[in-house]
Formats: sequence, structure tokens, C-alpha cells
Amino acid sequence: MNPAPTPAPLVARVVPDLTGLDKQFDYLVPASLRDRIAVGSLVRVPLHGRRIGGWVVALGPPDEAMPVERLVEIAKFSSVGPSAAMLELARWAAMRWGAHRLRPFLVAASPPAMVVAVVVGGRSAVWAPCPHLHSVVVLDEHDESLQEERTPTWHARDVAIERAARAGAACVLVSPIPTATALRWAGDRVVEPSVSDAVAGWPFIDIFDRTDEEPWKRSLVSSALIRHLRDAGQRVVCVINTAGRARLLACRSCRALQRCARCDAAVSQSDDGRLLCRRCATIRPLVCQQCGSSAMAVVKPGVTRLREELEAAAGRPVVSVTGDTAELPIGDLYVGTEAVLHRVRGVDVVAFLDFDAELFAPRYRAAEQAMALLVRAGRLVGPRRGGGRVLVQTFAPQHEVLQAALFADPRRVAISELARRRLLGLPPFRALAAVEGAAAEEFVTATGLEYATTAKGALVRADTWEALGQALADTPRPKGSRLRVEVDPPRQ
DNA sequence: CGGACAAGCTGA
DNA sequence: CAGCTTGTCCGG
Repeated sequence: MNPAPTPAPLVARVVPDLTGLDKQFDYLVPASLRDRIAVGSLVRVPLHGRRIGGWVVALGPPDEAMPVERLVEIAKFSSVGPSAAMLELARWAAMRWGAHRLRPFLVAASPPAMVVAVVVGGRSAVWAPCPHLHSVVVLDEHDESLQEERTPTWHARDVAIERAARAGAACVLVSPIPTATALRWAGDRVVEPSVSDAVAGWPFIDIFDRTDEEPWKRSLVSSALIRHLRDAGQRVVCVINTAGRARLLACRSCRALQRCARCDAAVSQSDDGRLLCRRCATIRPLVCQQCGSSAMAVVKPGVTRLREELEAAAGRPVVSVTGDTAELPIGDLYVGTEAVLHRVRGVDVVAFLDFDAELFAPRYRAAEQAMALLVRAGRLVGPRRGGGRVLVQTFAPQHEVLQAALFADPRRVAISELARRRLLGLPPFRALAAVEGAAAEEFVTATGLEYATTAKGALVRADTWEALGQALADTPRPKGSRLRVEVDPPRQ
């Protein structure tokens, strides 16, 4: 009788399910678990005197760096985990978004249940297990919530495109205002509705040219807006992306612009009336540092101040709404930051009081983001056949974003946006990332990438996502540097 | 992440 | 120098 042959030792490389531990460890696969453990499996392993969860990301013979005698066995098989194909997709995403850790993607690709039919969900649905994937549909491809806000800042649209390509499945991106990224990917495979269908979907867009107001004045409460406010039958939402009382003030007696005594930046006025420096957080009372007067002219008003002005103009109550408004009082007139567009329903008119702040925001995606605001407002008021109306106050009525909305023709913004992005070397033509944190400049210098410094760190660029991701992932991070790497940064 | 251990601060 | 906090290192 032959003795049973001793099988060659099998070693599993495990990514621990612990945030902040960016290391992988090798474990011996015990004979009893050989037939259950595969690449992707969720297991429990001993580490440093305790038992932790983790994913098997590779299986193979022992490594010469860590001899079999020093290896510990996997304690338990927990569940199947992501398939080998999804693990590969996670590896691709880690590279694509410059992540030095695989864990966030393994978490995303390990949902609680196995799926065999149709998967519907938010951005994380793109990671759902789905054998024999036939097609991926991304609705509202322009929606910013498709991008993860924490790092790594992966985007479900880009994961969907890659996943479908790997699986040989179809990928369909749907949007009333496709982004430059989607259009570049689609090339000539764009399907558009008829002009009449497109127009029917949009509300009336009223563009109020602020340069036309006679006498020329700076107030955000225009004559056009006042007409809506005084119409008792109308529910109106006013949007102004400035929280607090004011973003900019000047002394009424000596006209000095109010600045921070410590760092010289212009100060804001908070809801309590005091002056706050948004750069260094210094607070001082409402007194002019030049002449001691406490009478201030508001140069750039915020939600709190505008609520009072609007209420005076309307002759009926106005409710203010910002991101941290807990309970929303019932009313017919609202003013708020863009958070108000997510909080209120059944509206007749949305008015953007200072749309130029969106159109000319110093962010490379400003045009797309401004367009997305118009779409959100349009859905709130409904199409024109129901009387839906969006009022836009601007000094730039010819801006392509406004023209695109006015003529229900998103190509007007897409064409100029693609040309601008190509010219300036911005995504989707080149790869861009923001690096923030104390050691940001030291780190970006070490990557060897092209970079420019910003207030919070640096912006780095490369010709391709591969080159950018590879350099970001391979460059060692200065220890304790708490770097934040945002590939395709939404706020830059 | 969380335990181990070293280095620094305080009070007597 | 005990008793405590803070920081750094490390795990298979």
C-alpha cells in the first residue's frame, strides 16, 4: 500500500479588511480548506494576536522571502467573495484612481448577496456580482454622485465602461447632458432625441441679463424675480451658493473692504453677524478696522441676508435652506444653497440669483456642473407644457451653457467643452489628479510627473491614466503625510 | 487596525 | 521613579 502523497504547500496572499493597514500577508491554506478557497474568497486569519477578516488575492507556491515554516494557517473560510474577474477589475480601478490600496475596491465588490437577475442601484451597483453580464446601463451619466467622494475617487461610469468591455457586454450611458468623458468614449455612437422631444423635456428658460437692468444696479433681487415673488399663486425656489449672511462687505462710511486682521483675506459675515475669515478662521466683531464704524454695505450677500431682502420684496414669508437645515418649514417661497434643489418639491419656478458664480467657477468641470444644476432645476419645475420655468440671472447670457439649455441642445456646450479640454490638456484627453496634504509637494516631485502647486497642495498631470495611476501608486508616500489623492478631482 | 514598547512630561 | 500620555513600529 502506497502512503498518501503529501501535497505541495499552497500559500494564499491575503489583503486584511482593516482600514489603514496597507500591507498583504501570506498564509498557509490548510488541507481541509483547499477545495473551498479560491482567489477572491473572504477568509478569517490570525494577525498579531487577533483574528481578522480578509480577501485571498493570490494563490501559489511559497515565496522565498517567507519560508513555509514561518507561515500560519488560514483559520476559517467566510464566504465566496468577488470573482477572479471582479478582483482583476478592482486591480484595474486601483491603478486608474491612483490608489495604493486594494481594500476599498474589494469592499465595494463584496456585497452582502449574490445576484443572478437584474441589478439596480446607485454607483456601488457597478461592483455587484453578476455572472454572464449582458449589459450595463448608466442613467444620468452626468450626475456627480456617480463619483465616490472619498479617496479613491472612482467613478461608476468609468468602472461600467471597463467592466462591460472586459465582459464583452454592452454599455449604454444615458444623460440629457452627456459629459465630455462620455462623448469622447462614445465617438460617433451617440443617439439623440428629435428636436421636438428634446424641447418638450425642458422647462421654459428665462435668461435675465443683469447688464440690461436700468438703472444698472447690483441687487440680486431683480425686477423679473420680484414679479414671480409677488405672484401669490407661485411657489418659487431661489438658489444662491453662498451660505451665511455675506461673503464680502464694505464699510458704509469709509468704504474699506473688510479684511482679516491676521491674514488679510476678505472676511465673510456669519449668521450671528460676526466677521469670519474663511482662510484662517479668525473671528472679529462687526466693526470696520479702518474707521470703527459698524454700518456695512453687503457687496456679496449670502442666503441669510437674501432671505430678508426677498421677504421684503415678496410681502410674504421666505424660508431659508442650506446643507445643514435639519427640518424644513413649509412655505411657498424658499432661498438656499443648491441643497435646496434636493429638499423641496412641487415648485413652479427655480431662480438662480447669481448663475455666473457657477458658470465661471475656477473648476475645470464648471460648465458641466452648471449644466447639471439647470437639469436638476428643470426636473423640479417640470417640462414647459406644465408651465415649468427656470429663471437665470447672469451677466453672460450668450454663454454656451445657457444657450444649450435655452435651445434644449446640449451639443452647444459639448462642442466647446471638448475643444477647451483638448486645448488645455484636461480630462478626458489627459489625466489629472489633485494631491493634498502637508507633504503634497514633496510627494509630487518624487513622482516625476508634471505638476502645478495650488493652495492646498498640487495638481499633477500625465498623458494617460495608466501613467498617472502607476506613478501615484508606485511612489512611496512620506510617512505620516496623510496624503489625499483625488484622480479626476471634482472640486478642482 | 490595535498591541507593544519607547520616549517625554509631571509630581513628590 | 511611578504613572500617565503620545508617538512609532509592526504583523505572515
